[in-house]
Order: sequence, then structure tokens, then C-alpha cells
Amino acid sequence: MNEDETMAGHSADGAGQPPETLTRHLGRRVRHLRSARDWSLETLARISGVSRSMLSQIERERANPTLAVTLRIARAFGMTLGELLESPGSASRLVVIRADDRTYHYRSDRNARIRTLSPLNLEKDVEFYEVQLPPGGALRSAPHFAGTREFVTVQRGRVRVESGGDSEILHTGDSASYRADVPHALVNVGHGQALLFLVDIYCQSPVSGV
Amino acid sequence: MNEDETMAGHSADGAGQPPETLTRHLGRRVRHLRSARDWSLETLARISGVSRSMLSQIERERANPTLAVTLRIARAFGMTLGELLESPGSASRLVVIRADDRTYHYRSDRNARIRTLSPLNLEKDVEFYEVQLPPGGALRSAPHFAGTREFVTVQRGRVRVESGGDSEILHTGDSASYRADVPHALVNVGHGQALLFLVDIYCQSPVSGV
DNA sequence: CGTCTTCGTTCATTATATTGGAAAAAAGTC
DNA sequence: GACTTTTTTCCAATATAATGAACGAAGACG
Repeated sequence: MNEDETMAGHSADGAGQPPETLTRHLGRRVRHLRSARDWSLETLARISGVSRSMLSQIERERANPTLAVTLRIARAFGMTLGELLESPGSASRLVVIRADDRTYHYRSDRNARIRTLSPLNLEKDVEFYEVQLPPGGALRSAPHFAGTREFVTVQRGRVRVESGGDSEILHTGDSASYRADVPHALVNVGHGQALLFLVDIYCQSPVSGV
Repeated sequence: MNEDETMAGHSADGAGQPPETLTRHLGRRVRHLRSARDWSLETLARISGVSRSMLSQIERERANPTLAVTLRIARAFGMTLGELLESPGSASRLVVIRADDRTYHYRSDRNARIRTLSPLNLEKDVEFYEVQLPPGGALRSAPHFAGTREFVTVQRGRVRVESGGDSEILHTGDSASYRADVPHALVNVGHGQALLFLVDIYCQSPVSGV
């Protein structure tokens, strides 16, 4: 969620990485996946149709393969290209965030109180927040990088949700999804404190296969 | 969220595609993104550092670029490799789900009551649910495809969250994130009704930049 | 131990990606 | 329309991806 400067540190970073890191990641990943299956380079070569040499080079981070070669490798592991190139789910263990853990109180001013419900150490593809808006309080956001969406649900109160030119009033129990790659806002238009749960989604849904 | 048979239709599809389709998709996408910005091949070439010739070939589906070249193009558009290779986000507009809309009441039995908070017509990369568990009620799930994670927050009550071999008790206001690609469960261990908000994440997080 | 097999790396060759400049096509201006 | 400019495509040259065969190391076996 990239709401305002107060949250700058939490925004997804759309900046890339040097190609070296990409091939480094790929190399490590292929090596790991292959080991996990107890396959030799020869076995993977046969299954994937990519030469042992190339696989060896990839694993030693000496290669910059074409998309087609990369896809063949992905398929050999029963994965899409996206799955191969992305991080494995981190060894995500059960991580608990306690109600009183101040680390996750992200913002508390006269406009809004926001508490992060998702761990700070996860990559920022999806974020989860509890948002409390006092009467008249608002959470306004600049557009975010392309494809970003939000889900919100109103647990208490009455809130206007705005996205691009659209807006709607949400009552308690109502939910909404909307684009967050355009200016957007949540405004408490009721008389009491509003309580919202907000999901920010930065990742794109996969193309079939990639 | 793919919890039980009652939700079988909601899982993400990981199937692949032939290389020709990959380069076809890429070609069309690059052409479209470039047009949308009103950039010439020369402009994109300058920004990306990939030759005009290569870009032209890519757009005409004549090229099988390396990962490094593809990444450079993605960056020129301010995207990660994953974003370039994946479908554009659907034309997500503001969509509201009302508290009393029965369409989104997903399950209501003696173990759990679940209401979907995200629209049913979105691709199933992230789903958002309200879950009510009566005392002793439980929501048990089989493992899900690799990389699936969940976030949960307890709005009321006391709940045990289990994932793989781990488990923790969550009190009101507590949150957790955990792997959902292993057997997992949410169990109401308190004396009253528990109210949870649950986020299911099917998409893989991008490698930084990919 | 010696011999054989498997495995990963090296190396030279082949195949193909990528480029820069020229040519052709398209667009813009008068 | 003629002319100029811009854009895209073509083409040959260069760079690099990808290969198959050889090599060296490690492991298995008698």
C-alpha cells in the first residue's frame, strides 16, 4: 500500500534489478529444484530438451538464456515461467502479529489510524491493513503502479470509496474492490468512528502459463 | 480460497503454453504498450537499450529474446518482467458487494459461516473473506498449490491457527500469515462466536524486478 | 587396488540473437 | 501533387546463446 509519504517505506518497489541478479536467481533456483528432485543434469536435459552444458552454465550463473529455453526448463519442473522466475514462497512459517505490537502501528493521526496486519518482512505483493477513520477522516492515495487493486470491507461505520472518477458509499458489512493505480480514497462520511479492513494487491494475475 | 469441495471452483490454474504463444503474447504486448505511450521504436530503443531492429522483430513475433533483453524492455515500460509477460489487469472498476447480497454467502453450516468479500469475477489471485466460527467451529483445508499463503486477522474471539506442524492462538486484534500449501486450519477455541477476516493469496510474489 | 559408470565442466563449433546502417514505407508539411 | 521527415523493416556483420564431444573427478563395484 503506497498511500502517502507516511507510508513511503512500505510501497512496492517497481524498480528492477540488474540482469546479473536475475540470472543469479535463476541459477540458484534451477540448481535447488533439480537437487530437490535428485535429478542429474542429464536427466533434466532429457526432460527439458536443453543441453547439459547450458543447464550447467545456467546453474553457475554463466548464461543469459532466451525466453524459450527458460520456458522449457520451467516446464521440466512442472512450472510456469512466472513460477520459475519468482521467489519460492519464502519459507513462510506461521507468523503472528499481536494486537498490541507497536511495530505494526503504521500511522496514527487525526485523519486515520492504520495498523498493518501482514508481516513486514514479506515481499510486497499483498498487504493487509486495519484502518480506523474518525468522522471526517480520510485516507487519500496517489495512483500506484499499473495493475494495483484494493479490496476493502467496512466493519463499522459508513465510508465513501473513490477510485478514478467513481465513488460509492459503503455501509457496515459492505465491501468493494477497485483500481488503485488511479487516485483513490476512503472517506468516513458517517458520524462515528469507521473501521475498515483493506487489502492491497500489487501482483498481477498470471497469464496462463507465464 | 480453496478450502473444501464447497470451494473447488476457486483454485488458480497453473497450466503452461507453447513457446510460440509466449513470443506472440510478448510481441502483441510490447506493441500495445508502446502505442499506448505513443512511442516510436526509436524512443523505446533509446529508453530500453534494445535495438530498434530487435524491438521490431519482437513486435512482429520474429524473435526469441533472452531474459536480459526482455527485462530491459519491461523496465522501459516501468514494469517487472512478470508484469510484462502477464496479462494486463482486467479493466477493474469499482465494484461493491453489499452486506446482504446472498450471492457472496459462500458457506453457512454448523462449523463455519463464510462470506466472500472480493468479487467473484476477478481472476483468482487474491481472495478476501469474512469467516464466522461458532464455538468449536473449524475451517480445515487441504494443501493448496505451491506458494499459496494466507493472512488472517481476528476481529472477535480466540482462534487457533494451524499450518503444517505449527500452531498459535490468536486473540482479538491479532493477525497471522502462514503457508496454505500445507494442511491448515482455523479453529475457534473460545467460548463465543469468532469473527475473522481472511486473505487468500494464490499469486507468487515477484522476485524484485521480475 | 583397477575398472567402469556417472556426473558436471570445458571447449570448439554451430546456431541464433542482436546490432547498426541502409532501404523502404509511412506520415507530415506546404 | 512534390518534398521532407519520421518510422519501420531489411540485411549483413557481430556478438553471444546453445550445442555435442571430450575431459576430469567422483563414486560404485569386484
